[in-house]
Amino acid sequence: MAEKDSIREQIVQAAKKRFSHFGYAKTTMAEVATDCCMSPGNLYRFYPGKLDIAEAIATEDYSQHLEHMRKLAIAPGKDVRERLHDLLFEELRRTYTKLECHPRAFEMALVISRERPEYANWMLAEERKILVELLDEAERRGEFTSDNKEFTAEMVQAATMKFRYPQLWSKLTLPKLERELEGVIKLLINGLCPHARARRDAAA
Amino acid sequence: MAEKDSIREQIVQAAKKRFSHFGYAKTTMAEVATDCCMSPGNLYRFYPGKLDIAEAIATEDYSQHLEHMRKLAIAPGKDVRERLHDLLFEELRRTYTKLECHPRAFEMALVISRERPEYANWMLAEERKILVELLDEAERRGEFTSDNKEFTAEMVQAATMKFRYPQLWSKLTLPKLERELEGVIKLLINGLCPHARARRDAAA
DNA sequence: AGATTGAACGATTTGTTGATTATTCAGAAA
DNA sequence: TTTCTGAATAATCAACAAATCGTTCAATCT
Repeated sequence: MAEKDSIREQIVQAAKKRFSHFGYAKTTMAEVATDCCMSPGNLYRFYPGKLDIAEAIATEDYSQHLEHMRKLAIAPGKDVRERLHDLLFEELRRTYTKLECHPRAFEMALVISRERPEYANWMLAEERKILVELLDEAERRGEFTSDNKEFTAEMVQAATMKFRYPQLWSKLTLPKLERELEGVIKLLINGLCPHARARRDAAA
Repeated sequence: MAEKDSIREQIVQAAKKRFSHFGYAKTTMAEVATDCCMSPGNLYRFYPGKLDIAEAIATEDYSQHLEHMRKLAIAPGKDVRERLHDLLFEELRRTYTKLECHPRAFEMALVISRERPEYANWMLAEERKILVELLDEAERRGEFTSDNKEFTAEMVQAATMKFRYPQLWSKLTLPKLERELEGVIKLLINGLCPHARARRDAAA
């Protein structure tokens, strides 16, 4: 079984090299197989198909990103709102620069999001776990609270959709996107009418 | 000149019939010209090109929508926050059902947003005018206020991007989209931490 | 003169063919 | 038996030709 896992890893590494050099479409399973000194058919004992190899590569990469995000989420000496800010900005900057400088990564992102829409959902769910942690922390620290944290996290994600795959949705430059994200975060945190809400609370 | 305008309108009507029956791609300029009892070449004295006719159709339609929105925006006997809610929901429902039941409209939306990205910007800008009015009204009524209303309106639009062309961004059903929009609006209005803000204000 | 035409042009699309490629699986090797 | 191979298959893609279509403009009409 450990044997099997190491072969899976070898396949992923070989494919990663090919994909990033020549692109996903221009890489054939036969080539990956040759790189791994095996026949094309044998690849299918380790991965159900070509797309699954691409997914494995994406997952490896995204896991690193998630770890980085988790670090930001527990950064001590920072407001929860600051951490939320850092988290969302990190997400924007990472995907923007990745898709900008690596056309091959862009191609793979397109293919995966087209053929495997569930994958994007998985990513969102993983990130949402971090957001929920953050909301818990905010409650513990008395910064702010919400009745349904899972739902609130979902809404934060919905409101920041535009910044998740920036170049798929708009043609804004990174600075403009950052300016907008800054504004949206401020709005999300403070709301349009904190005064009215405060008054209502005071009246109650 | 009135003559010229009536011919322009005739062209738009003829094209609208063709586009909605057979689709934008499957309609030829020659057909539209024949419907208007003129030669293909003559069309170009009235519109610069095929896409511009499609734009004219879209604009006619969108103007109606804008008027409806303006009515909602000045609905008396309603909170500004209620009106904002109605506005954003109207936007979601209209585009969702339109794109859902009219594949031809979907096709045209795709073509225009691909070939004329500025057009989407124009629509956003028109709608933003209404939002700014609304924010002004909120200030007058003392419901809530913001220092830069144009910017705030932009941020509200950025945060509700996902609900503007629903089926382009996700495959969620209308009920799920409505549930999410409800949540996002609530978040936008109240913010994550109105309490903290209120406390800060009180302390100042 | 200005308005209109329709043939001509280049770009795009369509249809067709042949080659490539992902995937499978019967059988060979271990 | 279990692991692997590589030829067979069906689906997709690339390339080229033909046709179509948006657009232009010199010529024609009013």
